[in-house]
Amino acid sequence: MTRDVGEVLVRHLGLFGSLSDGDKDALMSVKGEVRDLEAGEDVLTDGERPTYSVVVIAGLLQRYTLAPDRKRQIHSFYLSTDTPSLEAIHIGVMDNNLGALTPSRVGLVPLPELHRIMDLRPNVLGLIWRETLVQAAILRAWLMRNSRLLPDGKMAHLFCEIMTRAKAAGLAPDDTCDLPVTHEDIGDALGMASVHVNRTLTMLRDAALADLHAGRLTVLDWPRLVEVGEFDPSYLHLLR
Amino acid sequence: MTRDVGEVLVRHLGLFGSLSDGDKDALMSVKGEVRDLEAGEDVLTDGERPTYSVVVIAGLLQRYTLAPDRKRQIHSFYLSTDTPSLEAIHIGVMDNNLGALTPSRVGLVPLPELHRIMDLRPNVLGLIWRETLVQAAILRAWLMRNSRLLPDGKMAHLFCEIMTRAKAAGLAPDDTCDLPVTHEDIGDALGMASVHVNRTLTMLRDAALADLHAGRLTVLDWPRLVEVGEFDPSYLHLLR
DNA sequence: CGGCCGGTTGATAACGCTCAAATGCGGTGG
DNA sequence: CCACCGCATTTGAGCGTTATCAACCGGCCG
Repeated sequence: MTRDVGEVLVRHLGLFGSLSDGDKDALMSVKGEVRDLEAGEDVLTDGERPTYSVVVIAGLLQRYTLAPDRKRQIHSFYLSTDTPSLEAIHIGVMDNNLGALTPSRVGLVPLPELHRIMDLRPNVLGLIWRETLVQAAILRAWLMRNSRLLPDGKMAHLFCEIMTRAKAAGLAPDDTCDLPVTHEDIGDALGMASVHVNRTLTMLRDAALADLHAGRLTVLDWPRLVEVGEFDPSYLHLLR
Repeated sequence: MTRDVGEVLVRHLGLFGSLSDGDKDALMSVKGEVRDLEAGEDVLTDGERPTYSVVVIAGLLQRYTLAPDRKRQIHSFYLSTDTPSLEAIHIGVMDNNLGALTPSRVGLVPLPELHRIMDLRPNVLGLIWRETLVQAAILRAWLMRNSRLLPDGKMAHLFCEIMTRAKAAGLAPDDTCDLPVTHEDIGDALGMASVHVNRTLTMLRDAALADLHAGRLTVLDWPRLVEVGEFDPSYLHLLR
């Protein structure tokens, strides 16, 4: 289990490109405060001026916005070793929120620390930029999914993405991984009512495609799930 | 009317931050080929390795992906002086398409040219980065809109965004601007059937909120349109 | 003048949301 | 150890809305 901020950075950035030993050493030297979050607690909130970036050491984070009527739209889930807000360096004010869905442990990297590495290591700079672009690509996939797919397709696509990312991060050796979310959470990500999340989930379960219960996601039939979700992992730009 | 690649860059980046005279001179020195596109023609396509970035000199561009069943999801519209793909520098392979909706004129900036400026001008580098992040923020707004809003709200929100961006670019001195799109296009952006685009459009027209016909968008009642669309322009991160 | 594309209008059916109520489960306190 | 409480999940019924299908209109261009 990863416990260190630098180690998270090395593992995560390594997913998108290769790091030299020098790059790795530099990243491992990054210092950051470790903080434990309780379920529902935010690290970065709308309107705030961030002074640090966040990396996920353990747990599950969400990025979301709240509409005036308290409706929530989740933009992304972040698993262990994900780096939700590297781009905080270049944005002045947050226009969305980042928080924990379940008790989580995060690392807070001061922005000057990030600047130091990026000035020192052009290759790392490039990878951080690429990581940001991958997040934009994921956003496009979510837009496509929520606008165009039917409920079962939406859910299948989301499960495929999460499982693919979990596997890449080494969190799902065996087609199953932690995903401690409520039906409400899934609904707020996919743009559907929680009741309907339940029914759709039941369908996927009965069809033996995938299952989600007790905070654990299991993919039962990859090929068919991929087909139902029209899932093409290329937008994740993962190496290998 | 803008005719030059460098001038577009100066005008567009200037929307998000301030440029020194040196920055402006450097940007004006950027050389790029000008190309005319016919309606429906693509400049960058899925799977391609881009060698240049695109800026819009005149016309209207769309960024979109095509599902296997030929369903299209439009991710963004780009107006004159927009810079759709500055980030092309750091992405290896396109995972979506960029094309013209109507006859358009674009500038193609070779990536080495962009690198040259970014190495020379740290402030420009920062603005380009910020521009990329603004595009991500817009994507989040589109996700929110298409997932959570009702048809009239979706359309109102889209119109608010386009008008706000057009005004910022100086294209809508007077609550009206060019928007030469079909109902089909709007539908593929908002995730609704073109027939229903028509009905919703009629409602907005009858309610005297906004109108779109003959390729021209007119906002008739800002306050109410903003309210219906739950529009908050802060995600556009515009200066001024 | 004719054809084609985009816009308009109408009718129908299916789908997903809402409301409502019951069941199951985990944690807390007696 | 058991009882209770709150939260999440499950199931049911009804309704509103939007997609689909289809036909017609109107303008632009060849």
